Amino acid sequence: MAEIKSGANPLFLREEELRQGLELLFYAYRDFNAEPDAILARHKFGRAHHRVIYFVGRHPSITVGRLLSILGITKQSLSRVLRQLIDQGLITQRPGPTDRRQRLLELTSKGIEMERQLSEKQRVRIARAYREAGAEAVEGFRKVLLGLTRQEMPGKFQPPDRLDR
Amino acid sequence: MAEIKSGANPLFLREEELRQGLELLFYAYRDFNAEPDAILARHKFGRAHHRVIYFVGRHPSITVGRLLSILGITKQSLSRVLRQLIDQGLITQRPGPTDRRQRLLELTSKGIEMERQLSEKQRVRIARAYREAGAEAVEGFRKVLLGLTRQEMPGKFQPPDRLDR
DNA sequence: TCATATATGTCAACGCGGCTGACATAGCGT
DNA sequence: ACGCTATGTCAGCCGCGTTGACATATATGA
Repeated sequence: MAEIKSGANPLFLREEELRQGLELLFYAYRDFNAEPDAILARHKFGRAHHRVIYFVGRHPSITVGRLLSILGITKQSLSRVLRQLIDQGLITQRPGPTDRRQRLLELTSKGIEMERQLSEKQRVRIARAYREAGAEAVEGFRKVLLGLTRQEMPGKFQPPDRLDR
Repeated sequence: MAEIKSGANPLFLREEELRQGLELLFYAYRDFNAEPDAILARHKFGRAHHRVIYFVGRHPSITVGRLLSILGITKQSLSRVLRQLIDQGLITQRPGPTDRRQRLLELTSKGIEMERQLSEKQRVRIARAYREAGAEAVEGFRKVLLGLTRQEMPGKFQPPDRLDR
């Protein structure tokens, strides 16, 4: 990386621009999760529970395996929070109709209520940001975020896709 | 929350749009940190180290207190990783010139090198996303992210700002 | 039908990085 | 001289990732 040359150095400007993006993402993500965190804490839950609740709500009848690959964690990690959510009556399991090894996950009404409380804060926040920024900005927001998500060089550094993940 | 009504329900569309934003942010943040995580792991470091290195690099001669408030963690948490970074020779401390209680933090050349390695991956990723999305989209991206960061109702639910944070 | 593969669960142990609480020390400012 | 501030440190707790090993039920193909 070149030294930071004084004055109007286009490389410097570019660097600055990128760093801004970096930080913006950091702060936004942090603040974005602050409110749900507070609610979760009151129920003795954490972010992991939030994510599970969210994705089960979003994809009713999702299988454990599919949920695992969405979350990108190991089954042991998922198991812990899932167990708690089931025990507390927020999520139910039922065997898959065609493949009975599968456990299809659903939110109970209690789970739905929790999901609503949690994501409401975030939806309000996003809605406000969208409204203030305008439709065109929203389009840009989505485009850039999409570009940030992994679509790496296929195969190159891909880990060998462990069985339990 | 109303049932999902079939067909062209504007509420449903809006809801869907917001959820997309939610998820986009989740995936982007996750993938965005994947590469640095791998590098860090090789050095027995974690994300916490990354953040410290990053912000010290970004704000040379930053004080511990300022760093704490940027990171939004407790001094005990910071202390742990900061100690490691100092012991490994990535960061140095020196007393503040006017207020000698302060410890001003700097990256060593080794720290600078590490910072470069870590953020390079992310800069490349952001740069690519920016390039692909176009300048206008970048503007929108920034606008929305800025809107997402905290500027809550002042005083309302503000926690009493503990001393050690 | 039998063997193997798959979907899921569970036990145990470990590591990182948050947290609280308590206490210590050096230096600043009145 | 005193109290406030900046920082450090010790001890313990917890959430939530990880690996490794093993168990069970079911599906599926030779």
